[in-house]
Amino acid sequence: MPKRSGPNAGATTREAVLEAARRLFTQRGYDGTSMRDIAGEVGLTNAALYYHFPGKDSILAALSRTRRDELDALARWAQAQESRPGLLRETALRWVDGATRERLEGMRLAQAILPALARAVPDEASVPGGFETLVGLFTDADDPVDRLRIRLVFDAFGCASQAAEPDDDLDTIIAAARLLVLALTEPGADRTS
Amino acid sequence: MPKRSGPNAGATTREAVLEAARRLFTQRGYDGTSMRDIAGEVGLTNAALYYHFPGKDSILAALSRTRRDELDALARWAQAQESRPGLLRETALRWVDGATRERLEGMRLAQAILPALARAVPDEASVPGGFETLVGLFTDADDPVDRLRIRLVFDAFGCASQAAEPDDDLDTIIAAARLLVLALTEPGADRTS
DNA sequence: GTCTATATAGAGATAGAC
DNA sequence: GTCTATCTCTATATAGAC
Repeated sequence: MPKRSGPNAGATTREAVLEAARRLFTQRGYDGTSMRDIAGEVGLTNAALYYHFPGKDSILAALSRTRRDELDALARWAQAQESRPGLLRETALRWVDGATRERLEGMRLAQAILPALARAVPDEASVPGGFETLVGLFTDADDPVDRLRIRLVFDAFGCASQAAEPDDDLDTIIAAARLLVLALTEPGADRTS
Repeated sequence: MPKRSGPNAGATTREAVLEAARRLFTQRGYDGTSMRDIAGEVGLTNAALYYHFPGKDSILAALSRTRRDELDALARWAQAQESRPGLLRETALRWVDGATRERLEGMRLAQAILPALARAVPDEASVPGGFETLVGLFTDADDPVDRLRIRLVFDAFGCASQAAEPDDDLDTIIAAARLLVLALTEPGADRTS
């Protein structure tokens, strides 16, 4: 067991690989990052990666699972609430305020590698797919603009992280995402919940 | 001169290549699309592409130039206006309402290939870089949250197009982007212009 | 302008020693 | 668990005929 020192102290090799892959995928894209790049980052050769993962796509799949699970949990929570005015805003703020550095990084990853993700992890692990359930709880199918508004509310953190400058910190992004949620769920506009 | 029929009637070979590349890059990503893929789409072999473009990256560069030019024009327009209340909203709506199918497709392209774009077209042709000038006109450097708010206002069309479902049409996306601009530039929040 | 054929490089992945 | 060595495939790009 190769215990590491530095920022990754206490991490298993597998975790170190995932962390390095996440960072490289975000910067250079999925196809722009080779197995050798990832291996070099954690001080291994590319062959060693195949002991921990069956292939490159399974590294991507492992990375995209976490946030999808969080989204599903949020959807279950919302479903368990009884319908009431302001529930949309409440649910969205729950998502925004619970944002962590990891989720921010996961968000950026998802944006950087969207086509590769669609190719390698067909649908169930994708973020747009994850929002589907939530959106369905708060709007009907017949008003596309309102439907898109709801999608924007839940995607507020993603929009803010995409529009942010590289040196904006997490708190700034959360604050801007809150602004966005509040602005888009003014009592007047919030017709369906 | 190989005049074509069908949807690309009247287009030069060069234009047909660009159109095919844009579509494929958006769907499969930059690295996920080979020169052979593009060539096949327009009924050529990959070698023929090198008569029209010096290399794959120059196809990408040509694709990303158009929208950057539009953004620069908008920035010049805003700069020529005298400062007045509501100018931010006015400028952003100008951008949103002028959206065309082409710009929507360009937006989707930019989102699909962000890392490849950063790699191949260093900075000046990138969209985030294009917003920089505009953002500077409407906010100071010392309030990061307000700065990000302004960025979101100008990125409203991009956010809406990203959050949209694949079958949402242009009008739906424009309408949602307008909602976003209006919500984020309420007279109360619009402190700097 | 477009073709066929090919040079060259790099990718993901596997075999087998240690 | 990790290494070295290598297989195989596919990519971009070029050379030269037509």
